[in-house]
Amino acid sequence: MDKAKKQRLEKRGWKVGGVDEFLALTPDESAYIELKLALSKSIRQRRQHKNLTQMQMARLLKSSQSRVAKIEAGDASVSLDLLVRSLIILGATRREVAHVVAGQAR
Amino acid sequence: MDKAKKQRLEKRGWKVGGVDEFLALTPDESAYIELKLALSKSIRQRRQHKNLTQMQMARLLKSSQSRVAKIEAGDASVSLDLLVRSLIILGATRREVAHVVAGQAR
DNA sequence: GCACCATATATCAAAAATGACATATTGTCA
DNA sequence: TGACAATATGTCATTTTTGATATATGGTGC
Repeated sequence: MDKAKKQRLEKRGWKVGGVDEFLALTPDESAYIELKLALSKSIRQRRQHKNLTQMQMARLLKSSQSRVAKIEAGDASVSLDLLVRSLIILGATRREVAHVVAGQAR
Repeated sequence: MDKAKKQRLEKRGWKVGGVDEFLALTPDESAYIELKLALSKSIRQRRQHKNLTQMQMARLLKSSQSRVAKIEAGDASVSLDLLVRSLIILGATRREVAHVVAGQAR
């Protein structure tokens, strides 16, 4: 992982580096975070494609605009649960969610 | 949803039926729960295939045997986060996780 | 029967995630 | 410029999820 990427992650609240401060994420941690970021990106795309504001999407999700903003910003405080529920609420089928999870998705 | 299935879900702690007691889950809720159950099932398979006890898997996950049991029992108190992290820790790639998410998986 | 091990279930204090809210920033149109 | 809508960021009390622990249940070999 390069330095710029590390800083981008830390900006979003991710703790990058485990026991040893210099060491990066384990492959498992890394896969997990990248999965979340992929979902996050896909959510913004879907929302915009449906011409919804964050406010409108928040109502569908029974959440708040600020949380939707955090979802789309890839904030570390957002759970996989909320990410996946967001996609589903935006109309994604399990198949489509899977496509995003697989990673070659767009 | 038939009655037996409803009871099985409620046993696991799922709140089945929303505003109206007779009404079942919305399609979104249903998709979300079925996704979790699919992951749960896949986790048990993977763990057994690797000949790990729940205890051993708990150590990999930095969790406890009881939580692993709940993961595999499809308990409602288990998050999607933990389910996906479990699969990853058992060696699943994002592609493989996606296959489970897609639903025609095995 | 009784050890032994794996798994299941219950409970709970601590940690993480949540929605709500306030406020700041950004973009756009006149 | 200024008004406005959308989005971003920060904080926080409440809710949910967590690992840990204890204990119960189930299976297997003796």
